[in-house]
Amino acid sequence: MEKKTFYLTTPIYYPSDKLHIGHTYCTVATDAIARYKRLKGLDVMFLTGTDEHGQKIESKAAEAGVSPQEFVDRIVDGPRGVRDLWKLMDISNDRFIRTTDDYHVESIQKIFKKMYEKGDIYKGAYKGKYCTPCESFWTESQLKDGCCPDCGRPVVDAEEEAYFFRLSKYADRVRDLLENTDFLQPRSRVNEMVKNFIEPGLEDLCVSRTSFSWGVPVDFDPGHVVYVWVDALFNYTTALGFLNDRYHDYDKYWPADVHIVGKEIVRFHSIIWPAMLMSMEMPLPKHVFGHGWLLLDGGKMSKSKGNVVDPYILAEKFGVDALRFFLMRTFPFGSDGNFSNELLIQTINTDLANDLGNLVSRTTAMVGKYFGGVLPAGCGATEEERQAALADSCTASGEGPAQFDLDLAHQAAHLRAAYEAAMESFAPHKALDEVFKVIQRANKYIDECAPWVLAKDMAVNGARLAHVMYVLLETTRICGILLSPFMPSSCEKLFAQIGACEHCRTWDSAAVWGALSDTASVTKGENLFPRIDMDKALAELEAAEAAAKTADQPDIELEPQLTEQVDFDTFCRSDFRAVKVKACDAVKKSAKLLRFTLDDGTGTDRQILSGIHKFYEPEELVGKTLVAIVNLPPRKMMGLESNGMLLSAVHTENGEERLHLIMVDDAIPAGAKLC
RNA sequence: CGCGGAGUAGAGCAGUUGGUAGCUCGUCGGGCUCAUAACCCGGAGGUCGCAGGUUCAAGUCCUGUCUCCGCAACCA
Repeated sequence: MEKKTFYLTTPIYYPSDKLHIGHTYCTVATDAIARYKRLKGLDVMFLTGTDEHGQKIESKAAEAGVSPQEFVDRIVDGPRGVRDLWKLMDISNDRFIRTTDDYHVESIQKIFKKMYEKGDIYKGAYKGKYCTPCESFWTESQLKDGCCPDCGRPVVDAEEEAYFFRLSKYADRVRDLLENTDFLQPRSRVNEMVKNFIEPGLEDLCVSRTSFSWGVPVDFDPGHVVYVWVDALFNYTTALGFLNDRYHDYDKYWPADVHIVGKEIVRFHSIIWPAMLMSMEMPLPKHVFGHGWLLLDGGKMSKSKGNVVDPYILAEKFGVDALRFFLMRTFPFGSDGNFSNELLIQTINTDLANDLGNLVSRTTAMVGKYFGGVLPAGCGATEEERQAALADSCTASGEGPAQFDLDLAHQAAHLRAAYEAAMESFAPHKALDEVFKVIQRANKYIDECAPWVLAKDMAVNGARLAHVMYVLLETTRICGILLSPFMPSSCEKLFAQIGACEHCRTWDSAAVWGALSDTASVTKGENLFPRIDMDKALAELEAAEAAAKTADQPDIELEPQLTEQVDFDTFCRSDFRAVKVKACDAVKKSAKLLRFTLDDGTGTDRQILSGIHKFYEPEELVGKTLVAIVNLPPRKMMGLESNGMLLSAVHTENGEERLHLIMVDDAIPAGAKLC
């Protein structure tokens, strides 16, 4: 009989920079689910990979002075690159796709052509704001203060020839999919998608670019490359051999059972992706799950804030399994969570060291101490316990030592069901919570049974003591099985210590009370999870992070100089003046904007808005003499008019953006022309 | 009125379909000594942002309001 299949994916990550803890979170979660499904006996296909095309990589490579291919090769295959990270984190992906792989490119071209021939992709004109020096198109909302977000210069209206996908054609079907099925999870994301994107009306999507070349070329129209999301989303099918000869299991695994994605790309996976599959007349994936973000200090992790967390440092310091466990245990999978080193250490100490590690340690130590590592035959599960394990509710009542046994046996044997329910609804944090309830129960059981008291008179209590030990080992075994998708190598060690053989590490055996041999050989091995000294570890982490930060980031980064020349006349038409700050205040409801009231020498106040609140407090600028260009066309921001622009010097320092307003000698009168 | 999320013990968080407010850390007291100074028991500490409403019953549903955060074409 064919095994049931399960196909799941992570997003393919964009290797424009090193991956951080957020990517790790997503991949570890997917890995845990994949391992869980394998444990249950399914034929699992687990795919991850990298999305390597696009303008950003093209320009990053240019900055680094290498070809785009060399650039991505280094981040993906290089030391401490993407593959290394997944290897370190014990990720069990069956396949790894790079969108620059030949077979993928070939498939994408066929897919694009097919949709074109069907009429779902058509040629039209893309209208937008164009920055001539940067050769890039921007939308209204991308503009920074009305100018190019990259270089800060003004943009012009322009249009270019481009291909469009008839997204609008599929709007109704997509809406139905979102609202009336459990396709998108968690459910709260549905409203977000419908309200934000479907209700305002789905416009056709521009799916080709001519402004850069690092992408899959449209083979029937030179100069166009395929829009990265078309390129990227179909990876889930090309990696199975869809329209290529590299692999041959598309029929076996498609449609995917679930795409695990971050909440910021839910939109692409829940609207654009199904629409394109509808166009291709392919089956839709069964689920898309949008997980939350790891936040730092309540805010988003980002390069510019300089607060990204490096998974390498954490895994090396605390252990891969401890990190994997922490990520899955601490944060509700569907919503955001606040990451901190303190929380990480605390979780490791409480759950892994004090509860689980210590339980294994005290149990194996006692079996060693009282029985030389092997329990006497016949101390195994009792008939009463086996029945309690099968019963719906715990029948244990009244007093007496046997009640403790029955209670724990019942809980341990029923753990699998609760765990399974949580895992099936993509709630690994709940699954782990269930496991730890039982671990805590087991620690309490030791106190209840007080084995050290029994050990005082082995002649009388030897049999009872042996059985107590067996109950503990058996509970540990069951917990170990269910924890193994999260902490594969630690659970191996755990099984070795309690003497669990192959057939009592299976999914089936996790619901059976009494699977472990009563004469299994038990050894107290190394501590599974050593306790961590919080203060010491925090200090070391800080040092390691600081070292890593300065090692791979140049102290000072500067914008490359422009090679394009500007003629003298053009330069002269820009009117730069010295201006004095009469008043300055923060614009309400804006994080960035400051409003300046300036004396420009004309006698009338000039108002200029500038997005520099991050760098200056308004009161410190009053009275300063600054430089402004005064003949820019007026522009409204947040409802206020800005007449001109203040000049600043910008650079990047240790990965952080720095800005200094140009302040000149206060002896210069307001309105003095600069030339 | 762009969209969405969040406001629950000192801190950090859980709380499915409405039915006596939980967890971790911290704190106070007790127990135990098998164990990784770990484990077990108990106490103190919350008008569940605010104001209304529905209900026998609301943290949980509805309305209004305040504050914080994220998103608004590509950072999981």
